Amino acid sequence: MEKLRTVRGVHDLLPNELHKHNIVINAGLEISDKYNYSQIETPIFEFSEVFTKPLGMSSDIVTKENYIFKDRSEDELMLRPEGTSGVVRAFLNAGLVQDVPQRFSYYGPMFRYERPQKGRLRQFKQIGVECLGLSSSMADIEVISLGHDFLNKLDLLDKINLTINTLGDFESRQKYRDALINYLKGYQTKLSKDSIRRLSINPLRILDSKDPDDQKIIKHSPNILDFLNFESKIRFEEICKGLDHLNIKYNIDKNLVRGLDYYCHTAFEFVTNELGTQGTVLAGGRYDGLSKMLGGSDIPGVGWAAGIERLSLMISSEFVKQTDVVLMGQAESFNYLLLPIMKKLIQEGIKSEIIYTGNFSKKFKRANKINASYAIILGEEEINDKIFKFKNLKSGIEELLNLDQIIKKLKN
RNA sequence: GCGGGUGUAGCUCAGUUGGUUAGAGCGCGGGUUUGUGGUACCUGAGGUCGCCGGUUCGAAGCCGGUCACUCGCCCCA
Repeated sequence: MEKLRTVRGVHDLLPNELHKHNIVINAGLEISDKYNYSQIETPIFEFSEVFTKPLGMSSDIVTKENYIFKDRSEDELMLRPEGTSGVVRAFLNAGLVQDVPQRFSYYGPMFRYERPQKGRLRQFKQIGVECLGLSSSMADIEVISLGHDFLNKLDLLDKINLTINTLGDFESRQKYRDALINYLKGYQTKLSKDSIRRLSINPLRILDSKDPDDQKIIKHSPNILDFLNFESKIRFEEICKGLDHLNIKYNIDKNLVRGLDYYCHTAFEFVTNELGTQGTVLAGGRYDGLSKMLGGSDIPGVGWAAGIERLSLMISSEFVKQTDVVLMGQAESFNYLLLPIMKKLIQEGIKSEIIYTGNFSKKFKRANKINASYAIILGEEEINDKIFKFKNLKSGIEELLNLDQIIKKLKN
C-alpha cells in the first residue's frame, strides 16, 4: 500500500473536494464571461524560455521551484508554474497583436516544486484573467473590479481585504531601487540573513520581510510613492479614484511588491487571514514588459490569478450526491428489463441508477445512501401488466403507473 | 531549501512508568424484516500501531534514520 500513493504535494481530488473546486471555477468563468473575457487554454508545458525569460532569474519560481525536463527530442521543457506567460505567448503566436484589446480567462493546473503546506501544493490550480493591449489605467480598474466581483460571488468579501500599490514604470522603479539600496546599506549588519541575500538579488522584496528587526528598519525606509515620475503618479491616482468610484475598499501598502520581474505599475492582492501564512487568495498587476521579454512587440497587459484550492478552502459547501430515480427489480433476471427503462429515463434527462444487487431491503438502503428521490420497482406482480410501482422515497407514497405516466410525473 | 509539531481501523481519536490476544465512537457488512429504506436492537469484518533499522528477555510507547502531513521561514495563488 505504501508504494501506491500520490507524489509529494500532489493530491487526488475526490468528488467532495472537486465539487468545491468546480464551484470556484464556474463562478470565476461566469463573471469573466459577463465582463466579456473569453476562455482560453494553453498547454501545461512549454519550452522553458517561455517562463524563464519573463519571470526573471531572481525569482524562486524559475531558480529552485521549476519542473524542467528534456523530452525525447532533447527539447528543454517546463511544466507551467503560472498562467500569464503562456497566455501572452499564445496571444503573440496567434497574431492577435493586430486585434487588441483581447480579454482572456483561463484555469488549470500549475506546477511548482515547493515545500507543501496547507493551501500550497506542487500541483495546484489557478484561475485567472488577462487584459492585453490596453495601457489605460481603466484596464487595471476593470480587472480589479472583475476580481472583486468574483470573490463577491463566492460570498467571501467579508473575509478578504484588498491591498494595492504601484511599482511605477521602469524609470521610477530604478530610481527608487537605488535609493532603497542606499538606505538599507546603512543597516546591513542589522538586517536578517534572508534580507542581506535579497539586497543583491531583489531588494524590493525586503520591504515585505516578516522579520521584526527588518520591519523596524523598513518602517523608515524611502517610500516608493515619493519616487514616481509624473506619469506613474497620475496613473496610480486614477486607479485609486476608479476604485473609489466603484465603492471597492482597499488599503494602500507601500511595501507591497511583486516577486516576478514582469510586473510594473499596479500591484494588488486580495488577502485573507483565515488560511494562515498562505493568505493571498487572488493577486495580480500590470505587466507591460512581458510581451517584449518573450520576443514579441510591446503590448501592455494587466491581469490576476487566483488559487482555486485556497478559495475552495474558504467556501462552505458540501457535495451531496443526488439521484432522481433508482430502478430495482425483484430478482436478478429483472435487471435486463430495467436496462431499456433506464435508457429511456436518461434520454429524458432524468438521472437514474439501477440497483442490481441485494434483496429489496438492501436496495432501499442503497437508494437512501445515494439520495434518490423516487424508486421504480419491478416485481412479479407488475410485470405481466406492463406497469411499475412508483414510490416517492421522501413521502413513502406508492402508486402503480406505466412508464409514460412516470416520466410525466418526473418532469412536471 | 531551513526550523518546530504530528503519524494507531475507511474517519475522529483512546492506549497509564516499555509486558503477552491493540481498543472506542462513527462508518461499512450481515441479521431482526423470504416485495420496502431512512429509527431501534443484535452481530460481523477490518490494523505488519507510516516505513526501515537499533536498544531490550520483551517496543504502538525509548533511540536513530526515512517518508508523508502540518505550523512557521523562504517564496507565492
